[in-house]
Amino acid sequence: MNGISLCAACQHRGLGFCGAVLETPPTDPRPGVEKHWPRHQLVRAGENVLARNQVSEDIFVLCIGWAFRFFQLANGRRQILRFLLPGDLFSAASVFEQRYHFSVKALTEIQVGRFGRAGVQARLAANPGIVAALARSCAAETNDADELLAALGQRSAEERIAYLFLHLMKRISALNVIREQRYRLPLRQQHIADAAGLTAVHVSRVLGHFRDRGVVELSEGVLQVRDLSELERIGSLN
Amino acid sequence: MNGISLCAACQHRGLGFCGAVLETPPTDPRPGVEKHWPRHQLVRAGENVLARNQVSEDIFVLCIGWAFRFFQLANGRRQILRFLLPGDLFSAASVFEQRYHFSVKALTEIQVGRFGRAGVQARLAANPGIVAALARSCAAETNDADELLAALGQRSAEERIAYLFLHLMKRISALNVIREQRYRLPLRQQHIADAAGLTAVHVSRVLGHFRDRGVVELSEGVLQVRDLSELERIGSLN
DNA sequence: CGGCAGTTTGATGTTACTCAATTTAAGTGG
DNA sequence: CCACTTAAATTGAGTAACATCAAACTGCCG
Repeated sequence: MNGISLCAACQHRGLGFCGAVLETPPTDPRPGVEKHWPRHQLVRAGENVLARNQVSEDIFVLCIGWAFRFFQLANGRRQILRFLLPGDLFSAASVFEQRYHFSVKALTEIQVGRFGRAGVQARLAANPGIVAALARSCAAETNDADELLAALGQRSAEERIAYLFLHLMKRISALNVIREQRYRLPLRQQHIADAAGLTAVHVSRVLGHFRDRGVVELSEGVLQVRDLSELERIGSLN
Repeated sequence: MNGISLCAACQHRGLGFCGAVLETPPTDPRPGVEKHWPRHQLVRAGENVLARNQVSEDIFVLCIGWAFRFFQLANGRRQILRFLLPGDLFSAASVFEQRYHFSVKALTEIQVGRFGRAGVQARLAANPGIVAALARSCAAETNDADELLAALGQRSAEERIAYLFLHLMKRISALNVIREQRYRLPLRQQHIADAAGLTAVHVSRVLGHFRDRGVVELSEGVLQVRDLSELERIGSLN
């Protein structure tokens, strides 16, 4: 396996088996999968991967790093629709739709895997694992979007931010082993604002309150949870 | 075809062919589909069809009438996540997930078609039409949810309500032939409030402004559009 | 040292919520 | 046809939450 660093992310979600970005494919791949290696692409933090309404023959999977999908509105504001974590499809619907209805921006430096749509569709029938992965992805997207809708529509600034933290903590925990009460969250306050439908100024104030009350603390990309049950009291949907 | 009234809704979206609720199945069904008739169920306006976290072996399709899926929150408020119109699957993910993550309530009297999940899954591989219908459904759900997220997160009360009207007008138009500038919208102001993340009182005020300014008028279940371009100026996402 | 991006803080403004009263419309039973 | 009831919509007054504007502060990097 020399010359190869595996892409654990793409591997474990069922779409296929990913090789490294910059390395050559393995000389001795496992039989049956050697034709399905995606192309990879490196994107720097802050750059756009995809623009709204863009047509692409590829299905995108985030392998390394964080990104988010969003709408840019005419009034200059933007809504972050979903944070993308390693292993996430940009969207389940993209397996069937060639037009992306959202934009995607890299939050950190990221590595993106690109599968040809035709190839994946061809493998769908024969490979129930892919279908299952897609179904999981679709269900997770819908569920998360619905929860965020409820948060934006019905809940206060504190509650939305607490919800957002809990949501991200849960998704991070599903990837890594949980590291006590510290989570790497590569977000600026502006990102929290754009996801929660608030201004960055107000996010700063709420985070200040959380810090003063010993609930959570976010600084230098690390979320430090001081009182989990309080955070859950504030942020859980019911 | 006597004794039978066809269910046009379920028919044209690709999941299968629906018979009537209360009538007997046809004595001479088209070959190859006779085993796929769903069971039907009549639900009165205001009644719940599904509860959050309910497990069901069935996939639900709305055949006649209006419904909505929603979250009931602990603080007594609710968020309407999506209005369901004739022909809509309750959710695309339900084809694979046996647990429903939302509640569904009938807005009018409705007729619901129920397909056994196992049967639909079995037909998936052989019938690309079903897969295509599912993919369309998934894409529409995701897209609509994302648009609503942007509306709730970034836009004013007027803009959200205008957006909601335009969104529903578009979906209604896709079903029926457009009937000039009048749309049947069986909504109370409370439903608009719950979908737009506002209070019913405030919805009443905004609708009053719309009426005074000659934009739109909603009364007795009919939306009368007086100035479409103004409504679009207010409510379109960009 | 200067510049820049991000955060914090204060003062003020606006939007939408809350509470409460009134009006309207649609039954229902006498 | 007329009380009476009930759900929905409207209106007003007061308030809370969040936005906006502007200034100061922090850490980082060239």
